Amino acid sequence: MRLTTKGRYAVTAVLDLALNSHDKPVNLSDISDRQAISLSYLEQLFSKLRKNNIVKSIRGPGGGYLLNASRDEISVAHIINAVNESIELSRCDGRANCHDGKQCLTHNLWVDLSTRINDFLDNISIGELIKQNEQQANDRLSSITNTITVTTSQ
Amino acid sequence: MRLTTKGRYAVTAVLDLALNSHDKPVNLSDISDRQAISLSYLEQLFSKLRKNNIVKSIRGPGGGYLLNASRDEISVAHIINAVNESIELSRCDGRANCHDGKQCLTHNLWVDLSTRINDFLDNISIGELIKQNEQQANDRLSSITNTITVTTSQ
DNA sequence: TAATAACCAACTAAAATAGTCAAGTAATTA
DNA sequence: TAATTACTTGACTATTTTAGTTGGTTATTA
Repeated sequence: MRLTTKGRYAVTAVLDLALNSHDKPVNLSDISDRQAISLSYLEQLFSKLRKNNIVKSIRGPGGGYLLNASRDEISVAHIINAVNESIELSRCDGRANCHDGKQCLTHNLWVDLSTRINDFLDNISIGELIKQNEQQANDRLSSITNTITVTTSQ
Repeated sequence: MRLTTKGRYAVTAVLDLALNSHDKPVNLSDISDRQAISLSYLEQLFSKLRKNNIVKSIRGPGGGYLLNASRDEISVAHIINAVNESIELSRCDGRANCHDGKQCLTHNLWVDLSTRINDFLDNISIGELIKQNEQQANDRLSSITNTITVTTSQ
């Protein structure tokens, strides 16, 4: 599990897609304009997202991309792993490269941690992210409304 | 919060330090040998770790590095943030670069996620990581022992 | 068939990662 | 105090990844 700007671009783009597709395909030019990510870089990212069944494509005029599952079924971990598809070889995989017990030990500790981070991000769906964000926006709004109410009632 | 091989090197090195320092300083050459990380790269990493008060150094013969706090007080997030010390500018910080409401929206969603990841890693101390790993090792050991017991009792 | 938008591949510039080298400084021990 | 050990610092380099560019092709729809 790696967490870099590349993953952030991908998560941002999928969030944009989820927010702007109302059951209609969203084309990459629009995402490119809204999120200020170059079209060709988006093409590279969406090629991987499509191969990993996170989005599906429709060609031709009026075409674009659609989520290939519900918002709640697409996890942040899924998106990030899709675009970072490199073999992510841990330096000591089982037997090779393992000079002594000590190296294996910290290697295992790192793998444990990596698994925990992956599990954590696998439990955050983009639907949940959006829902939580809307909730926070509502909270802020109602706290402003309350303030106004108190002020005017005095 | 970025999660790259650089951070992994740093966490691995601090774990090695925690495991091999029995209240005595550990020198970087030894960590370099055990973890197969180049000495000068370790020097760069530990320079940042020291400036962030994660480790302290003792010079001269028999010198090296010590943890600057207890195992349970040093979090994984702390280590990773120390070595990734770059300004990590988010593209749209508050007002600037924000073309329209949509960009701000996905930006906020990303910031939310980033905060959640940071909180998560801030709650994992290297002491906890090591303890959990020892526990798992014991579990595996006792399950083997149990198997042997069952087998021999038949 | 003309416009649109996905798909593809090779290439390049810039940045980050990983490592090297060399000349220091500080602390300890003999 | 001289020699040793080990950390400190900075400049430099190679490699990899990131991000973007160019120039196409294929499929679809109006």
